[in-house]
Amino acid sequence: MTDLSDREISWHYNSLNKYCCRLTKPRRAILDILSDTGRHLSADQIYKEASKISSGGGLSTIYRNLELLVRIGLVWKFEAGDNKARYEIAKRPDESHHHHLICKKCNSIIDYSDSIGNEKDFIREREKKLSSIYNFKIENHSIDFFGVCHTCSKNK
Amino acid sequence: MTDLSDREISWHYNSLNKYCCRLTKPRRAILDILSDTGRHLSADQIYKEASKISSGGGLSTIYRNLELLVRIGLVWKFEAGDNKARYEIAKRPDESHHHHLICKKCNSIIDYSDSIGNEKDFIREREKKLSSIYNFKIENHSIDFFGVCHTCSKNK
DNA sequence: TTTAAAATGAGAATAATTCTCATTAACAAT
DNA sequence: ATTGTTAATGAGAATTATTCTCATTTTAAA
Ligand SMILES: [Mn+2]
Ligand SMILES: [Mn+2]
Ligand SMILES: [Zn+2]
Ligand SMILES: [Zn+2]
Repeated sequence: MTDLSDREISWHYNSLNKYCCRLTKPRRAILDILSDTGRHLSADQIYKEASKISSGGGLSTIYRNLELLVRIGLVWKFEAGDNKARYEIAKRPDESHHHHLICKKCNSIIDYSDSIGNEKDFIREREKKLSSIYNFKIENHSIDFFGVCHTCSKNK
Repeated sequence: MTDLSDREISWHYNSLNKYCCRLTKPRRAILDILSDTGRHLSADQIYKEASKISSGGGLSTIYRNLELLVRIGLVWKFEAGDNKARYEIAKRPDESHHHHLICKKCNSIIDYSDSIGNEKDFIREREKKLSSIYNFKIENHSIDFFGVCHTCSKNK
């Protein structure tokens, strides 16, 4: 059903448990779908995928649970500029983070690791400085580069 | 009416002209409102402001023109995580760019200059590298830090 | 099991944005 | 300045994403 290691799966499932949230079928479905694809899906795309599975959940359940999963950090949400939120499975806190290249033409999204060019260190430093200057408690960040992907730049 | 220098105003107005777009009243209104406030307004907030001015434009005109102004680079659009786009007046290409601290509680937005801690240089370097690795033509970027602002961390 | 609380799901409600099309305004050419 | 062409407007309908409501079902602890 999924090609993730049990360790990876159990982290998500156990986290739910830790927050006293019941491990229901729709919640499993969302986590499994996002884990399997590894991509950035809209609520509607998740709903359509989930509908293929028995007990995938209604659309409102999808939204309700996505909000929960984002709140407790198992799923990341972001907006790519087309007024439609995208969701992707979260990595464990100790794992590498990543940022995005977003194509304005086809809306495709490329992940790139923040370990390239020690971006991670730079950001950590930045957060420390900004926190102190603005007295602002930084919890997370998003870095997106917008432009035109390889494919779109070819076929005019 | 506005406390911007004529030079600043004429850049935006002239740019419209350059793209063969007519300098209509609603377009002036949007540019003036965003220039005057210097803040990050939603389409609806711009509409309400514009409604105070004669010929501020209808809501659909606001949206239509915001899309145009974003496309030709006179206005920047971004989403702060609440499914509602925000717009701010663009700076001239040679002027300093800035990034955001966004409060998850009250949705307030703090601008900070990318000249702090030579963020600008870092990003420029980053863009060059990413462009070549992913064969992706980068046109612009957004960097947002999410967390809790000073005010919100106090009360409650 | 039994039970109480948490979660679901169908659909209505809301909110942001886009679309349609008859009317108006901008501006280049007279 | 007047005119003609065409871009642009604006009122409202339509669409789309998201949230809300509440009767019913499911979870997990006792
Ligand atoms: Mn990603
Ligand atoms: Mn800003
Ligand atoms: Zn593309
Ligand atoms: Zn705040």
